[in-house]
Amino acid sequence: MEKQTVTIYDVAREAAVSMATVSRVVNGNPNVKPATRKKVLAVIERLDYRPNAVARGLASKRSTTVGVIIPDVTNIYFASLARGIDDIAMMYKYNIILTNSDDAGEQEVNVLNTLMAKQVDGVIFMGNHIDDKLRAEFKRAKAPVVLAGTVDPEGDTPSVNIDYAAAVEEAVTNLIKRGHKKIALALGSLSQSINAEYRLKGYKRALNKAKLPYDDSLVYEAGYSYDAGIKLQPVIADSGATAVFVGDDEMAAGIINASMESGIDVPNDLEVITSNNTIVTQITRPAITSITQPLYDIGAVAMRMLTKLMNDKELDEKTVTLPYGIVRRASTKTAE
Amino acid sequence: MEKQTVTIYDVAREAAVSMATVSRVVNGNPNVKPATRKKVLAVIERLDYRPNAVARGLASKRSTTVGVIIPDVTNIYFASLARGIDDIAMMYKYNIILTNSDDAGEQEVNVLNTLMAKQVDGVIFMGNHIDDKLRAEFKRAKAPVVLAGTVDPEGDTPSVNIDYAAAVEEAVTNLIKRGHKKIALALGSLSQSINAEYRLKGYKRALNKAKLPYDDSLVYEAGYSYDAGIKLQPVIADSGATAVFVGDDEMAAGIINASMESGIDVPNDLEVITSNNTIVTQITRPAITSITQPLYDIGAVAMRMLTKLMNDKELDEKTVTLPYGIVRRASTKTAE
DNA sequence: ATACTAATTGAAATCGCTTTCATGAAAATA
DNA sequence: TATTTTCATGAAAGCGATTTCAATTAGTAT
Repeated sequence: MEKQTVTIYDVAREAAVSMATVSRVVNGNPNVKPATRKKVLAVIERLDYRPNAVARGLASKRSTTVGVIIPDVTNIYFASLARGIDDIAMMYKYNIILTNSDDAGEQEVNVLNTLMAKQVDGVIFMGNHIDDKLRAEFKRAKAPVVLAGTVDPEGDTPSVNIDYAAAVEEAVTNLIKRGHKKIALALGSLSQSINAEYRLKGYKRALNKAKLPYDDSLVYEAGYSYDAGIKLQPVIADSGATAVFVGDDEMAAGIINASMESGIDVPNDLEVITSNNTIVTQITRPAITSITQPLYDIGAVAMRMLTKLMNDKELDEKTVTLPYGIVRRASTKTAE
Repeated sequence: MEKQTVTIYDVAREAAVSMATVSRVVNGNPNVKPATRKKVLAVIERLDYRPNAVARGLASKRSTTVGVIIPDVTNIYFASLARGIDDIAMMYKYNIILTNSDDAGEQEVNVLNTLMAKQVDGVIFMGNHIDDKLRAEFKRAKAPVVLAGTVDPEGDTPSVNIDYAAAVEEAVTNLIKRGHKKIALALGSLSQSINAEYRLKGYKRALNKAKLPYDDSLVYEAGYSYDAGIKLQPVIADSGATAVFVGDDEMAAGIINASMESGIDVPNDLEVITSNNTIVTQITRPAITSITQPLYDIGAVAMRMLTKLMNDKELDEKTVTLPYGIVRRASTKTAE
């Protein structure tokens, strides 16, 4: 015995009005006499009628659903953005179709296409790199796309980020001011533009301004993980670096733990600054000085922009840059 | 200039066949002459036709979308389950509508209803507590529901979990064997059945078997957070407990850091065991002994069950219990 | 009362696809 | 060759809403 669904037609019949009228009251259309509205609402209540969103989507060509492409939900950085996205989406009565892409180009194109097939009204994309293929798909898509926490140097896709280059520059400059000459930079893959185009540039700018030489043997491409940090630590130690800027908190935790355990004191022998201010930065000992990013807000603002685009409104600015900060913890020494 | 969408009708016309035939080739129906199939596929390719999933959903009454209700994506425990869910869903060509519920009963009912309105083919629910209202909605729903990492003592809703009671019992028994007489239990709210019905029971069973008295002043209801752990630590210290079982890794990290900083050595003065084996357990110093749960698999198995239910198949077992383990780290002493 | 405008309603087309059923063609059996 | 079966295909009826447009009713101003 399949559960019977009640349709708009049933309501219309019971209320002795047309489907059109029922549709109007359901959608809050003001052109309905109060008495009629009341009558219809009563029937809706009685029959426990719930509009079928799929039918509605087909007829109205709006699904009130947005697609969200995320590298990996278990990555706290992206998950935080996703939370901001969902909250705002909910506020605007949208739902989120969330798909993991594993940062794999092909997969990203695939999921984008299935999202479009599902007639999402818009897409929020998070990822570490955007190649031409993907950029082309964004253009081709009939629904608007907004990047959250994701840079595209070619950038005509709207996006929300912090100024990664400036943040790194400031962090590294702080280190330089404390007398460090050899500062390591531990990042993920340099094929990702956030690293190659922004963080590395910020690092170089800081060195330049201080007239310090750039030495690419101090720049490490590792994975973004705790274990990668542990593996990287001896390499950093051998390099003679006395400070390191790290692109990922767990990696930084790995570097710190491995350092402390091999007798290298943080911050006295090695100062460490990391990037995302996740809970990890508070848990390690010493706790880690970090760039702070308004993660939730990045997602929230991206979703707000998307709602504008979905309603064919103009964006005030296509590329929004939110403010970052730096929170000082025990992995760095206090300024002298 | 709105981008023009090409429909099944366009393909039919161009290929000089009927919509029905196009539909058949798109859906891999074998009743199509190979020559015809080829011709249609060529047109599909040429026109870059993409079936509209909404229309398809309306006609077929299957949306190939499942709803996922999660307390908070930024909670690594639930996010891990979600990852397992999404991977299996993708494998079966389903998409995931993900919504945060904040564990709030009213919100949970709401999102469940909007999910049903969107005609999801099934729902996976994660949460800390299931009340009568919610249970009633599950029954009422015409799509099947499966619980992942979520217990329902009343339980006729299919679910996937580990045996929380047994896990806690084993962990606490280990502590008892090492001579502890006063063992604290730090949990989240006791109004959540996973705590009240399972963890607490496992704790009591362990005490009982060892003929140790149960002292409810050793049972703490705190929040699940790092800060809650920090706040709770002095209370535990005052209680005279020499060991503690903790229900959340971040809370455990808080307890450990606060202890170490107030001169209470872990594990010599206080042994700590926690519940979820997240990355946090490796990062703290000492690292934390933990129950291990196959988080990804809990999600994956739940999704597999759901696919069966969505295809009207029978479940081999309604209540699946996956194996847990205990990984020993430095926050506990080695057995004597 | 009469004419005219505004407010309410309903009929019917549409959205893009799936699916049943009928039909003609081709293959198999007698 | 005649008769069944089996295959391929198309026509058309939905699926459950929205939305346009015309019709009806009510309200207001002469």
